[in-house]
Amino acid sequence: MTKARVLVIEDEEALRLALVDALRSEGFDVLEAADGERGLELALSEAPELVLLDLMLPKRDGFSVLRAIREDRLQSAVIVLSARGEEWDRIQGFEFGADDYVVKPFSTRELFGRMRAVLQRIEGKAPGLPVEAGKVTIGECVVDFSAYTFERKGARAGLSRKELELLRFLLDHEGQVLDRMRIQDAVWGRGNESTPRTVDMHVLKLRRKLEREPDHPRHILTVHGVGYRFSRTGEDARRS
Amino acid sequence: MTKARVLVIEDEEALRLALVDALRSEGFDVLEAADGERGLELALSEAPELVLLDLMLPKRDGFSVLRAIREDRLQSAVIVLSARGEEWDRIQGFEFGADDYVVKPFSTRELFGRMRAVLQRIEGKAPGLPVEAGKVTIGECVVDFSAYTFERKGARAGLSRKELELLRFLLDHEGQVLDRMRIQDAVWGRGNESTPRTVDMHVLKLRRKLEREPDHPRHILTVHGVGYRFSRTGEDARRS
DNA sequence: GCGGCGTTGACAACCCGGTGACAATCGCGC
DNA sequence: GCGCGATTGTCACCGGGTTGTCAACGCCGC
Repeated sequence: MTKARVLVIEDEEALRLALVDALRSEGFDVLEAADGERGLELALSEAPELVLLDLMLPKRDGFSVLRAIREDRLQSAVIVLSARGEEWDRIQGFEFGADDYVVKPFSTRELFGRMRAVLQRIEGKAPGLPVEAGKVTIGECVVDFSAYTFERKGARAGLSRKELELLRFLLDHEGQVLDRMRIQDAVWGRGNESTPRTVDMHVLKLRRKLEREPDHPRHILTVHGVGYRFSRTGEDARRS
Repeated sequence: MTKARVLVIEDEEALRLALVDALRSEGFDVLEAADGERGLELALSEAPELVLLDLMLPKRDGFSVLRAIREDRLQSAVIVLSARGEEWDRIQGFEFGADDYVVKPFSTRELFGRMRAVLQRIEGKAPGLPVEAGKVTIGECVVDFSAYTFERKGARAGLSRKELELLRFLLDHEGQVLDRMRIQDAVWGRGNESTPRTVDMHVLKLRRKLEREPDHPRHILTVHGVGYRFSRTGEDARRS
C-alpha cells in the first residue's frame, strides 16, 4: 500500500491537528477540512482512499456529506467519528453507508486498527473477491457492521445496539483476554456506573445468538477469574 | 515482564511524590519530571515503557509533550492524567494520541489497573512485529500470556490465573533455584498464609500441562530439600 | 399501554485454589 | 545395599469466590 491519502473532516481544532499529525507520522498523505462544505469539496475533487468524517460539523453536517459522497459513486472508504449515544438512531435509520465508525473518545490505537481493517478490505476487494465491506464471518454467522445486520445460517436475526457494540469490541480484540472493566470502558463508556455483571448478561445474550451450542461456547470463552476471550474461528472448550 | 520503567511528569509536588513512591513499591523503575520540558527530555533520552503525563504543566504543556513524543516515533505508552472540569470536548483532542487516560482524582488502584492493561496491550501487540509477541516457547509448547492459553502440538488448553502467574515467575527466573518461600512471596504475595505445599500442588498442575512426561519433568525440575528450578529448553532429569 | 431493550438482584451451578492424608521418593548414616 | 526420617508427589475433598441464568423492573419509543 503506497501512501494512502486520507481526508480528515473535523471542525474541532485540537482534534483535527492531532489527527493530522498522527496520520502524517504514520506515513499517510493527509488532507484536512474544518467544515462540511469544504470537506465534501475536497472529497470529490481529490477522491482520497479514506475519509475520516465527524458528524457534527458547521455548514453541512456529516450525514449530508456522507450521502453526497455516496451519491457521487465515489470509491472512498468512510469512517465516521461520532460522539457516543446521540447519533446512534440516526446512523441506524439511515442505512449508514459508512464503512465503519469510531466512537469518541477514541485512541490512536483503536483508530489505526479500524483504518487498517477498512483499507485492507478496500484493497482486497479489487481482485473481485466477494468480501463485502463491513462483513465478518463468525462460525456459521455473518455480521455486517455497516448495515447493522446479523444472520445465522442465512436466517436474519436481530442484534441490539449493545450486543453489536460488544461483539465489535470482542472482534477487534480477538485472542486477548479482556477483563470486565476493559470491556465496560470500551462498550459502555468511561465513568459508567453499571455493575460489571451487566457485561455477563450481554455475553450471555450474544452467546445465545451466535454460538451453535450456547452451553459450550466456542467463540466467546470465559477465562475464570479474569474475563472473556473471543475467538472468531472457534475453539474447543476442552478442559484440562 | 521485568521491571518496567515509568516516567512521571507532574508538577504538583505532593501528587508526584506519592505516585513515585507507590510505583517504586510496586516494583517499577521510576523516573520523574516536574515540568514539561524536562519531561520530554527524559522521555526521549530514556524511552521508558510508560509515561504518566499531566496536562497542565509549566514550561511546556502536556499536549505539546505528547505530540513531541509521538512525532519522535517513540514506542512508549502514554497515560494522561487529566483534571475533571475542563470541557470534555476540548480534552478529547488532548487525550487523543494517548493510550489511556485517568481522571483526577484517581485511586492508585485504578491507575495500576489501567497501567497493567496498557502494558499488557503494548507487550502483546507490537504493531511492527508480525512475529507473535507475548508468546513464549517452552519445549514443544507455546504459551500465550495475553490469552491465558497454552498450546501443545496443536492442541489447545487453558491456563488458570495462578498457573499462569507461577509459570511467568518461573520463566522470569529461569535457571535459578527457587525455594518455596520465594515462589510464594512472588506469586501469592508477601504475608500470605498458605502452606508451602500449595506451591507443590500448582507445580504439579503445571507439570501435567506442559511436560511431555509429567513423571519425568524436563522443565520444572525439583531440587530436593531446596525448591524448584526451571529450564525453558528442557533438561534430562537423569540421575547419576 | 405495549413491546423491546438494558440493567439489576437473586440464586444456582460451577470452577479453582488450598488442605490434609497418604504414597512415593530422596538423602544420609550405617 | 539397607533402613529411616524428611521431603515431595498425588489424590480427593471442601469452601469461597466467580460465573451462568432467570425473572423482574424501569425506560423509551410507538
